[in-house]
Amino acid sequence: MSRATTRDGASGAAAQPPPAAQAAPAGGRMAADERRLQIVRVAVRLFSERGFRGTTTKEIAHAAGVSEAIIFRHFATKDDLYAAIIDYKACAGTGACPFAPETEQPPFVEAVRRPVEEAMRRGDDRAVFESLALTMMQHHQEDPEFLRLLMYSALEGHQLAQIFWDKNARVLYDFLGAYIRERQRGGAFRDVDPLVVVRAFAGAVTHHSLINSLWDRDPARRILHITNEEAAREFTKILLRGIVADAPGVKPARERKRSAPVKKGKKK
Amino acid sequence: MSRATTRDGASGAAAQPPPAAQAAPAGGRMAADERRLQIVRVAVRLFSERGFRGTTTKEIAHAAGVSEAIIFRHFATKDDLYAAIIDYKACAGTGACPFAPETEQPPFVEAVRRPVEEAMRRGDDRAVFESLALTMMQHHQEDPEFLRLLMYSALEGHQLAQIFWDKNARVLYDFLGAYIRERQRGGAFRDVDPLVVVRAFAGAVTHHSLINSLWDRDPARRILHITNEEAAREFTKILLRGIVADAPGVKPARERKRSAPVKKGKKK
DNA sequence: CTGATGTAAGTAAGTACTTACTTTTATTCC
DNA sequence: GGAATAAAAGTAAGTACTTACTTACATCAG
Repeated sequence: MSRATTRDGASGAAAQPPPAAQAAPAGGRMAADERRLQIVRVAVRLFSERGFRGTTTKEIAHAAGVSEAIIFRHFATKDDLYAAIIDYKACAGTGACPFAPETEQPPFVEAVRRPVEEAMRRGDDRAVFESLALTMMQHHQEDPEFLRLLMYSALEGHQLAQIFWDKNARVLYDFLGAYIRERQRGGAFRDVDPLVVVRAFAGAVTHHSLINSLWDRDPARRILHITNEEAAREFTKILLRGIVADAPGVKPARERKRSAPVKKGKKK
Repeated sequence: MSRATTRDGASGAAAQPPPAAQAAPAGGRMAADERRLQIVRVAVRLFSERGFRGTTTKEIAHAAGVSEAIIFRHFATKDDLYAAIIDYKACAGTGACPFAPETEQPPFVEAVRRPVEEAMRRGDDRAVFESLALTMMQHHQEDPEFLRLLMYSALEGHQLAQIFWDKNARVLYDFLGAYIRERQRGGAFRDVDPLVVVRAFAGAVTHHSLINSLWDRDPARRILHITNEEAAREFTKILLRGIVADAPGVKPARERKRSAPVKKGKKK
């Protein structure tokens, strides 16, 4: 394993030892910024896999293809590294990031925002919710680190959780809630607390992702086989029927008499 | 002699040293079963707070008011202790438990099941979903360890997660899904995949609990101030409107133009 | 040369788990 | 009843290893 000692003494020849087959090719010497960024990326992966407490600096160093001391040259403590991850995940792709090139994907809420705002402008409710759901689920699927990191940090009580929450969730509630409120004012949606609607919808979507990435990982054993597109469509259909205003003159559908007998014996 | 401990000289007198003021009153000597159970309870609390990896056997021992060696007398390894917790949480209250008196609350799905089945028998859809939601949320609120333990075990990849999943989630999907399917056959619900409905509803409810117990803990800062009862009622209202069959002869309510001001006296 | 990038080899404080021993308690035999 | 006894509940003080973090020293680019 590439192990370090490797005696470079073995002739200065470029014969690079295979670089540990890590995600990080790491090869040789790097500029500080590069190395720093690489370490952050590796750490994100490991923290998301095993949590902050569950990941050792040794593992991070090994996965990055450097010695442990390098980690501590770039980050004074393990907590510092975690803090750097916050910055990284919170600002990557926004251009405002001290490191992290723009090729990185934008943070959660920004990724979600664009298609949804476009649909809002058109007043297309179905598209608003469907694209929101779809973008969220795709994001979760493509970047499973995100959900795991989020859950770990919440459980471990790291402030990362709070920052994520304020930067992502609150923003979502604000701007989707505002849209719903507006549609209510326009008479399109019935009178429900918009925040309850957001919670119900975002809950269904997020929970779906969470289940697929944490519990029901094996697609073969999955309770619910469904593509992201189908899920987005169905969740949206249910929600929209659930919140559109009743057509004038038509009574609300609830409280119907149960014509259909529900036989009690049934399964068990 | 290591006797170290001192106090032998103190004659048989009961002069108990203050018992370390732990959550566990623990006081003095216990029968093996008692002690075992107490350790499990303490460990559940600590594991749910800091995860399996994040909790040391020393901490568990200290919190239980005994020395570390006692832990290892009752459980060969830390993993064994985790396994005991599985049994404990999976069977407490069912009577089938090797330890754990019946005073313990029943596991998740059993707690949820009773009121819901009763409502199913009456064919009262609203009560089915509302009591399901309410029971789930109350369970989450009263036993916050449950959710945390569940999340930690899923993230840490412990088999506890799989067992929980099979014993609770799958059962819920089966029996609520069956109910929905039956109501569809009776013409009460429209044609949606029942499992999608379960996921949407359970997702909204679970996510709500998860947020309240992990992120939005401070009620003052909470995005959504709402009692469990209100949440259950609102989620149910949205879902039911979303899945009831259209009244014959009435066109589906979706795709409406927004004209009607929504004021029709809201039901409630 | 100089300063940044790198490393091997520490250290002190944990970590899960053991060992060797003491104290309590329930049972037995008188 | 009450001593004798065996089993079980308890402990202090280890062991072997890992952890986050350091130190002293080498190497390379500009």
